[in-house]
Amino acid sequence: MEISSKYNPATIEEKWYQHWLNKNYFHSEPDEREPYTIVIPPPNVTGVLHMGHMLNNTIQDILIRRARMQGKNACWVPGTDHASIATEAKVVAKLASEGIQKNDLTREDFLKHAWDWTHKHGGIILEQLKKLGASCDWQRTCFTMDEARSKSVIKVFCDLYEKEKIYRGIRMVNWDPKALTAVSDEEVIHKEVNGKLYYIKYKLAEENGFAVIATTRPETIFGDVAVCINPNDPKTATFKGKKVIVPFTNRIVPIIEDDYVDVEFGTGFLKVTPAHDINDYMLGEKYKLEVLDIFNDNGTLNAHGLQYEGMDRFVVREQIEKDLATAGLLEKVEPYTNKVGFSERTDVPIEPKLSMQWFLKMKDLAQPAIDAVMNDIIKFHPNKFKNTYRHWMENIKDWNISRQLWWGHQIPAYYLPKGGFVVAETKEEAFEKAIKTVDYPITMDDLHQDEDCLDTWFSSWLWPISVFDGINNPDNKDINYYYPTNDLITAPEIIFFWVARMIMAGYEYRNEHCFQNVYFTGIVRDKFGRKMSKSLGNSPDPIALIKQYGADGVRMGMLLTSPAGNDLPFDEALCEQGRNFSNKIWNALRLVKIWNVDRSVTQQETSKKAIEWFEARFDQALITMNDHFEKYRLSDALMTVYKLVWDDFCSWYLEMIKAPMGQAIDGTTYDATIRFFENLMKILHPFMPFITEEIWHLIAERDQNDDIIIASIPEPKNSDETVLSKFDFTKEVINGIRKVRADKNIPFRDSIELFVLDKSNSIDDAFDGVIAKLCNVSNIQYVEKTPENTFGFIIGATEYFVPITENVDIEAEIEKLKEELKYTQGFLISVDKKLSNERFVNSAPADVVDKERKKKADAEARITVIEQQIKSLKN
RNA sequence: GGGAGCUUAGCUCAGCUGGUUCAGAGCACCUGCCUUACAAGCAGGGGGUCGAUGGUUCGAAUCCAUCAGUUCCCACCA
Repeated sequence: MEISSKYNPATIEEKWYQHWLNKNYFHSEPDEREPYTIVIPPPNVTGVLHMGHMLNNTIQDILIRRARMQGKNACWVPGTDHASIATEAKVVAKLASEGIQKNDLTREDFLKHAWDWTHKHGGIILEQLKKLGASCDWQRTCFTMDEARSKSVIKVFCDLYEKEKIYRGIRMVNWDPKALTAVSDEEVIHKEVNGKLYYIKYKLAEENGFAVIATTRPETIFGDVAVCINPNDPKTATFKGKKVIVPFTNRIVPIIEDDYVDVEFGTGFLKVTPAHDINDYMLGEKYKLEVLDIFNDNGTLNAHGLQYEGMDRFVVREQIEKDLATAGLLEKVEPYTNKVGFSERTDVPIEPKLSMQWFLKMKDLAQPAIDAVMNDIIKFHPNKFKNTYRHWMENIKDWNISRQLWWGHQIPAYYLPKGGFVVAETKEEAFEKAIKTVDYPITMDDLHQDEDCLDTWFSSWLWPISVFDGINNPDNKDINYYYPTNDLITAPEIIFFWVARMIMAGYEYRNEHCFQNVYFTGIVRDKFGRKMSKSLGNSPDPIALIKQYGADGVRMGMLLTSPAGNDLPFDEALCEQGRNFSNKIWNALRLVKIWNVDRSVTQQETSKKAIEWFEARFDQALITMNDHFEKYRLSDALMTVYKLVWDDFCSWYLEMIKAPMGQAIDGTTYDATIRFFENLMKILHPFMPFITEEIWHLIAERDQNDDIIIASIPEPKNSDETVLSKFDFTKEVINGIRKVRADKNIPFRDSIELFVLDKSNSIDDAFDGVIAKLCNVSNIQYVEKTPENTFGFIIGATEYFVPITENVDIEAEIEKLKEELKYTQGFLISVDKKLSNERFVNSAPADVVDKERKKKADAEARITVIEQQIKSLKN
């Protein structure tokens, strides 16, 4: 069969993915094997694949495939997230582009549009994951708003309400005036903005004079209900007990005293606006002040804003500056930088706003979740995130779980006609409860369900349980088998949104950890270190990359520079390296395929040695790789295999056993080579699934069900240290000869002789055949003294000589040797110094001292050899 | 304002509880090669006073302190 000289991924990838699907290899059912479970971080249902997904899912696939090959029952559950606020925003925008306002629609109509949108765009991202090679159990695909998941969410809400962990109340919340909903504290991003600090004069009510307050938000003066001073501030002491007039409103408000006011800041006067600032709100509570809400939900001023009614808060800010100045009430304006909260979703400044919301009490939920992570029942990789986690968990605040949105799980609270409400999983149950609560006649239609829906994370926090239906059906076969899951692969930015809350839900609903390891990936950046973003246009399309470099190439590119928790500076050159590697493997296959195998040929001694060595080397690398996996150092694990394949297998092993031109290879060597090749493909398969499967099938005849995806990954044996160190020495000799060839311009095709001067008789000639073959040496001779007309080098304490035709520059050689001698002598002195230091000999561990003694002996031997060579050159 | 991390070759990073087998890897770079698997390749090679200073120690990239630079997280100072 003719094999092309370049590896062509496209058709091969398509073919094998389909094959794996046909064979149902990705599907898992509980059985007697050990389970290995990962639940996917569900991407937004209408999203498309970006580089972050690419990295994240590559890692998950590697872990899943490896577990599968280790004989575990591997189950990777895929799914998507309804992404309440993001999806609703998209639908609203789409409707707006068609001239439809959300407010003009009923809830039902809007949801119909949203579902249409979801069906149209949903699931694209899962199809894209298939291109990457993701071996998800597609039969288990879940959606956070499908029937079972929705039911789970509602059930949990009711349960937590019954447990009195969920409550409803008016609180100061983070209001997003664009999305028109409250958001949680975690959805607020604080950014530094360059603003102004306005010094505004408030006239005293009963006498002449002013109190000058400093504020960054002059538009909120309409909500002022007091001015506050610090009782210990001499600057403002004369104002105690007085009253001031709020500009424009003519409202008279008191000057109150509280040591909350920082005497160092501004003028010492603080305007108190309980409706629009969390601190002011607390002052308001303390002093029983009125709350004047001056904003509409969309951030414009309401009737309290008088002539500014209907204007946007930022427009008012500019206008009022002018108007205050005109009225002579603006003392000065200073540039000022402060931190302002922005909505994560819409990127508009958050408006602190009092409103009625639902909250979940977190303190009790947090405790077992803190313990689990601090005691390493759940391990974080890298573990530096433990600190971050603990800090947040120990200061956890109640979670605002209600959103003023329609796309999501509607809160199962039903309001009664004359006030009050009941919470129940269905309207029917709610009605049952209602008739028991009220003493007046009601019908089902009198119940009015809460309009709000739940925070998206209120469904995702149940994900590891709900995908196995463990909420609705807590004792089912799946949940009992797959839970707790093994590894979670996610980004650090959602450690609080998601990871922490899943851990809490896990303890609340299963009384157990929800996963054992959390692998935090880094952020994928471009090669200049910038975050990838649509606006910068620096985010490559993963699917296009796959087309260009092959899925295996891209997977490898993603993994090459990404230790856990580190940002990944992505460069297409990495994919290129991945593609080159694919090609290298491909060509190794081509070599093996063109061999003629003749089972009557006797095995060469060099081949025998090569096999012995590679066996040891393979096990050594495998041990290293497994160690990396245990520590979740996947890039290092990949690099270990990469070097094993490229350097050890291709550059050394294959070169050693390669039959000379036109000759056949013996059966023993051939079989061993195929076995090695197979083992290499097995350990590489989790990283590069497609090419390894293809080669698996090209390299040998296979039975119907003999696919690499389900092959057993090799277990390391103890690798033979002796053969490894002998071979390392051999490599040095070969290197030495190659260097001489390069320096002296002796082409490889011209065979050479090699003389060995080994005074100590310490070297092993077992690998001489290898040296001869790889360096095109016709004859290796052991000699007693330096041969004539040769050029030499020293490895250890053995001298090697290659005959050369050109004259040796003896002076230059002597110079080089002298340099070498000087270095070695210096080294010997430092070792001697150590060994003659009694404190070293006494306090250092015995093996360290022994090592030093060995170094001393080696250095001395080497010095002798160098000196002799200098002497002989001089003669 | 509080906390955490990072600073080792041009780039990205390894170097665990101190001991020239720790000064490394991959890529990039330079030189020579189209050697019959592979130029998406082969062979060879040059790069770092391990951020700075001080300390502990027989010995420090490795421990401690201070400083500088940098990144991230948390936070209601108008």
